[in-house]
Amino acid sequence: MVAMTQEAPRPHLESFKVACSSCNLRELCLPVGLSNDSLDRLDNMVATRRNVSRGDTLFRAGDGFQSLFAVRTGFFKTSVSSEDGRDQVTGFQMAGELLGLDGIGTDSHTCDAIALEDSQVCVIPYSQLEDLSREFSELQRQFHRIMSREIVRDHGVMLLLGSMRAEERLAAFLLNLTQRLQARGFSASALVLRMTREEIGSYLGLKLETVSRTFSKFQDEGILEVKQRQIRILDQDKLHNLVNGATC
Amino acid sequence: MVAMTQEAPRPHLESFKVACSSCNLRELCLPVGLSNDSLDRLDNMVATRRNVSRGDTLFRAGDGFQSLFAVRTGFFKTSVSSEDGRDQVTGFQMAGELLGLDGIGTDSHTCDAIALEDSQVCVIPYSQLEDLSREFSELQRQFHRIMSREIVRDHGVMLLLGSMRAEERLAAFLLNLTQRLQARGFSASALVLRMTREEIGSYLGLKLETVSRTFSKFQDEGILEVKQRQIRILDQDKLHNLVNGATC
DNA sequence: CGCGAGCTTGATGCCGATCAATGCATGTGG
DNA sequence: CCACATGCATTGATCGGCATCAAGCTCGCG
Repeated sequence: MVAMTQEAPRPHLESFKVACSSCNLRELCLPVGLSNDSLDRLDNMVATRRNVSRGDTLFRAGDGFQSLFAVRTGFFKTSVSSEDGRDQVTGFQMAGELLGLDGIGTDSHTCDAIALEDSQVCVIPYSQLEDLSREFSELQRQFHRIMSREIVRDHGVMLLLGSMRAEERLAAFLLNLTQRLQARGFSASALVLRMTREEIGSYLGLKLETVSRTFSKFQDEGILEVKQRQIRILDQDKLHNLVNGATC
Repeated sequence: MVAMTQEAPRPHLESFKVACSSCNLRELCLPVGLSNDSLDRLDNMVATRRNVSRGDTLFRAGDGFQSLFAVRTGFFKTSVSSEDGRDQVTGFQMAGELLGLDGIGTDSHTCDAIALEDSQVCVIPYSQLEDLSREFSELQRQFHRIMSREIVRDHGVMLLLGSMRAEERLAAFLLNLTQRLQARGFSASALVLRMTREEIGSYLGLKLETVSRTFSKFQDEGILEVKQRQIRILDQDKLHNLVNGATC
């Protein structure tokens, strides 16, 4: 796949149906490693898609849980909030990533999922997924992997929030984003942020002003070129050094 | 079950075998909600136990993943570390809680699990758990619930690390601990910490001095009685107010 | 008894929060 | 098409919470 910069959001029609087996995300999404047989069954299960406009919520904390959602196109954030109103962005999800795993434990969602651009998700009815993954061990295994990796990802965020300084947090965030974009065929050095400074700050445990200042600092140091939400990475090594050899 | 304060750690013999079906943790652990039939099969699967002395590691980041572990007695911490040596405690696990879920995603563990007191764990061979949970949907469901709840718990920690101040973090930590101890029949107001100030600090994203100062502050304010690791909660309401109505 | 790990407490400094003003891009209605 | 509103981003000045550095203290244990 040729590297390209991110496209502008496009509206998607419900009727424009794409089977998992022919979806260009099948190597990133739930179908990874499935045989043709189980892939066919998955195709039948994932029968409906849902369009979510920019700013709309896919689900909200407290909503009943029935389905998982796989991002087909677009971009989401998830956030939890405390009783006194503070909220924390817990993740950003792009094409091929799963939303809704939080709902399994209590049969109701515990976070909000909001589209940051016009998006389309595949609806995966959870009870059917349970049934199917009892039948196909590959599917079971892949599903467990996805949940486990989500736990590992969360641990990484905890490390970031618990022990990194502002510059390191932002560097780690940018590297993580570009890595995931690259896996989807986008450029490793140019990206368009789909979220505000405030949302980045919430995710990283920083205030929006600090995020903005840190972007400016990175620009002054020749690490980035920052034009609003257009980011170009000029010196990836320096970014890496910030995250790791942070003692220097 | 009568409320009691926590007992001192005791050594456990490998041979002292307890079946899941007659384990006093079955209402907190993997067997929750299982029928007799599947419970019997689980008993066969969880054939071995393992003693882990205080300070020893149950598994380490990078170790190959084969089994999950259920804490039978004792107390553990898990921690991840970044390449430059900083590490972050990601959780504390007590009786009935599962360890090792992080290993499923990549077939190797991504964190260290260390016993904070002499402990015993039940070894749950993962491939057998997969097989069995394809057979028994209740087991499958319970396992998925446990993973999902771990994700939700992690989100809660992210909220704590991202947006709470030191006092709120420590209050939330204490309330969470007592709640879990209470579910195991211990007192809701008296507890013995099994971890150092430094480990608490690592978990909460604070330095040990800050943890210590905050304990002292709570004591001055009549919220706690603190004698080294012996904690008595004198005013639970004030603790709750710290976590929630944090604006005051 | 004396050692050492862990805990407490104090003095000081820094990073990021807060408050505030301005700039910039997009969109809308007159 | 301009004037204005609005949402988001940038930048500066100041403040405060927690980290850092440093010194004793406590308690369990060889």
